[in-house]
Amino acid sequence: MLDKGYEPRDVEKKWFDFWEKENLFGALDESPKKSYSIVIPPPNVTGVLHMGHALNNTLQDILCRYRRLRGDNVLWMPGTDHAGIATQNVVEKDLTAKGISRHELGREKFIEAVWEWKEKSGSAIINQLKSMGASCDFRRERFTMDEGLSKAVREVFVKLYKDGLIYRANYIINWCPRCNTALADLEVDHETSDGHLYHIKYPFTDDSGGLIVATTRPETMFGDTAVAVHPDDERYKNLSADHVKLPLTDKTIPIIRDTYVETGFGTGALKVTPAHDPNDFHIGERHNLDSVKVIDDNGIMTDGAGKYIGLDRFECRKAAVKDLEEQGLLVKIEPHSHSVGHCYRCKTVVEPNLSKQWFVNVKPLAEKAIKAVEEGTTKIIPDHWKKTYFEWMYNIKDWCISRQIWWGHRIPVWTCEDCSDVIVEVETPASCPSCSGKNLLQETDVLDTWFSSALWPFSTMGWPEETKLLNTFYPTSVLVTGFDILFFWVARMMMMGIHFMGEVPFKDVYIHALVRDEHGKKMSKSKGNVIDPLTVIDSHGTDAFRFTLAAFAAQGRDIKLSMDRVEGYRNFINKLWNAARFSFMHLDKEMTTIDWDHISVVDKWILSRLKTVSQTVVHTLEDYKFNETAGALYNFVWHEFCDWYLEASKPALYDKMGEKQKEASKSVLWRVLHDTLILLHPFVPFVTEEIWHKLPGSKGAIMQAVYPEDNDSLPEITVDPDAEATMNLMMALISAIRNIRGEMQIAPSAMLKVIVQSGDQHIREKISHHGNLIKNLARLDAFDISIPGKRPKSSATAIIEGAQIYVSLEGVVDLDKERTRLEKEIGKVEKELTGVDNKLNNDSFISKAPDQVVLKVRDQQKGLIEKHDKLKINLQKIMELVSSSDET
RNA sequence: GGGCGAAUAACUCAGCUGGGAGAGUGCAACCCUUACAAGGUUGAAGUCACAGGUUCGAGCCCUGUUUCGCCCA
Repeated sequence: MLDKGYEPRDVEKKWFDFWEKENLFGALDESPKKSYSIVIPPPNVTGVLHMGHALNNTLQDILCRYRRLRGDNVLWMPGTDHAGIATQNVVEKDLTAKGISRHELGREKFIEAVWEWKEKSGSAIINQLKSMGASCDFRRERFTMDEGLSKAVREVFVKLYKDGLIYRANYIINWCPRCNTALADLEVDHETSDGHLYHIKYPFTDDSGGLIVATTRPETMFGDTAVAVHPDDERYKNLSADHVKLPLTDKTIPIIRDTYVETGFGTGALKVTPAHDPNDFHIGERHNLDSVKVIDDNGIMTDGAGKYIGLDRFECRKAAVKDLEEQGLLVKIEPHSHSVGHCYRCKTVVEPNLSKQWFVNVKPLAEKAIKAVEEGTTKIIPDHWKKTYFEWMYNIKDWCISRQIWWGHRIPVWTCEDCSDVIVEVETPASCPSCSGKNLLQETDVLDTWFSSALWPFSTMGWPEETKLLNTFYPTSVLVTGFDILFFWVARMMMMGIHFMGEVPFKDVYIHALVRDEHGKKMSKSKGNVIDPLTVIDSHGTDAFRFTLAAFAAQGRDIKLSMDRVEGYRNFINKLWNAARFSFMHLDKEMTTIDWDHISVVDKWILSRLKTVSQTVVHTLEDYKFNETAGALYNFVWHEFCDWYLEASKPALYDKMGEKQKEASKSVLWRVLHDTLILLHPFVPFVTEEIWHKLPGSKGAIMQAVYPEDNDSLPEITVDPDAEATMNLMMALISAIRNIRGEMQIAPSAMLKVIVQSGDQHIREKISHHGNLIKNLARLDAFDISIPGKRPKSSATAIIEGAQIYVSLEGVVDLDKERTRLEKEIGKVEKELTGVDNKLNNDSFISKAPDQVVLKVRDQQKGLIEKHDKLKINLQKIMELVSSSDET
């Protein structure tokens, strides 16, 4: 006998250890079975499990477990990425706490320290995935800094370089003065902030006036090498001056004309700082302007800023503004809200900076990646994300891949100190191929972490070796991820996969929602609204949590997670548990055959419903409609299996219907529980595994079971419309009686007497055949079915399709209540009837609506009129009784 | 500024190619009925954001408006 309530804690660890020990997550390098593969979106090695991971991995796990049950050879490849900047920051912080700086330690020692940190703390997130029940092939776990993956990175770099798709250039890039590295455009978060627009006068060289420029960043003025106006701007068309003095310096700079200038912004005169603004940089290129760097890599003013040297860039802004004001050159300051770039890792304000960096020319790669999605070789689901993908791909800019940090893949480029030759090779060269010199200096920069993540679908499978694994599992079946890394990762994997493997990296990309708090706010530490998945697991169990996530995962909608819902699904797990507990009171052996001759209509009905839900699971899951699958299973288990089937089959199971029917019902119960567990397993792996092992006759782990739809060794179940129709009639009848009981406030313990009348012989036969079912579920001590005739004197009535129900009220209830109840019912019917009548009185509806629709509405009308008339008669009878009882 | 999405019961959300508004939670009433009070039975509750339009018929399609969220610049 199972415990009264389900206790996840006792169960979860046991089964996870068992699965791993038995290697049930293991993929075969080669197999005659169909291949199914997913590569995990590698979490940062510094990461801890958050809601996004929980959702992402639950969905992947559902797919993988489902495909295993369908008999596929499944590879779910786990791993982490080395998160260059983030990890370096974490380790650097540790060191700072000990009073050591990274630079004191030196590059090699520092990298050793990072590896040490990784060995110690880097597996945290993988262990947390295990607590989610993730069935990854953990023996194959990969890390982007692994030897094999690093080799892949070098191969790719060298190949792209030799293909002319990687180049080095002096270019304006985003620089984080805190992390001390370049960032890709994507790694900059733009936030709108309230700043100021400073109007500054740049005097003409002859002091005959000047140009007023408007800027949000006065501290960059020392790097100005021109002032630009629009060539068509009437205000400046007839300027005699061609130079202005640069305030606070002794420089003069030219006035240039460029159509980039927005005449409506500020004064229409733009200070041009090519070294510290991307747009100005391009203007500078067009006009051959000098670029003067006035802010260094730490955000400190350089000697280019004259006396402001050594000031922090924001301090310098204050100082410069003050000085301008004193000199009467500050015309005005306006409040101005504008977008400011921040480092996505540390939130420091990014400094656009001129710098020599490595870039990937992505346009040629993007073209093929666009085509693959256009042609449907890779499908993006839900479909509307395609637009976003295309939008970005069509406007793609070159990708800055070099980072001035230490933790990462060092760029495989060497310079010969003797002959200045540049060597780009996979293997570290021993000497210069041109001059045989031994003095080779390796490039100090490392590559963007996303550069290695872009190779993930094939580098994890052993590329550049031609492995069996690649052969079996590439391209992968689906990528499951959030939209926040659509550009960072998905798009780049597409480009690299196509370029290096000649095939797309995945057939489907399923983009899921973001998990938010119950008010729809993004969870963040600073808001303090973070729900820790481990807390949820701890309080309600992994299965309940997983089921909640799946039930919420409607396509194209964010998930607002509330603990109330998790609690609801925890109750669902408990319900399942207790249904099993009840079943095991009656099941003592495996029952793989069904005695079709002795099963009841209830048995037939539940088998039919089982077949339907099983098909629904297949269809919805294969369309990634996780919420629909979860909903269908929930409804089946709770409202069909538990509410109706188990209740209805009790008499048979408690041996009140004879031995044959008892055995037949037991076999159906066994089968339904058996199949239901399998259907549920991908969603709630732990509880189903636990129950499975207690199910008489079950073999091995449920993980290894055969899916109901594929199991030839069990009798075939089909949808049975007759059984469903009969049960629908029974359920309607029983519900109608229960409704009377409820509304009339008759105690559940009171046994009722009921008479049903029907003019339809089939209905009479059906009802009379299942009298015991009705008596049992509606709690009746007397039940009779007859043709319409004399109605019982004092009774409450209900009308269902094809039959009238009379519940004897003698000694049970007062008639006033019944009168109110009937009046309410009549009101409802009349309202519906008006709607239907209006339609049918409309000529254009009759002539233009499809025949079947008109027919349906006519049927409705007929039914409603019948119901209405009967209710009216019943009401009249009650009124008579009321008045007669008043008299006495 | 450009783009995407959302608005349906008190709350959180489903709702398919247009054809009788649904679920879960919460609420109310009655119940410890031999799996489950983490339960059972029953019930109340919606101007489908607003305004137009198309249609015999609109939560759904079209146009506009409002509010909110997100992405990109």
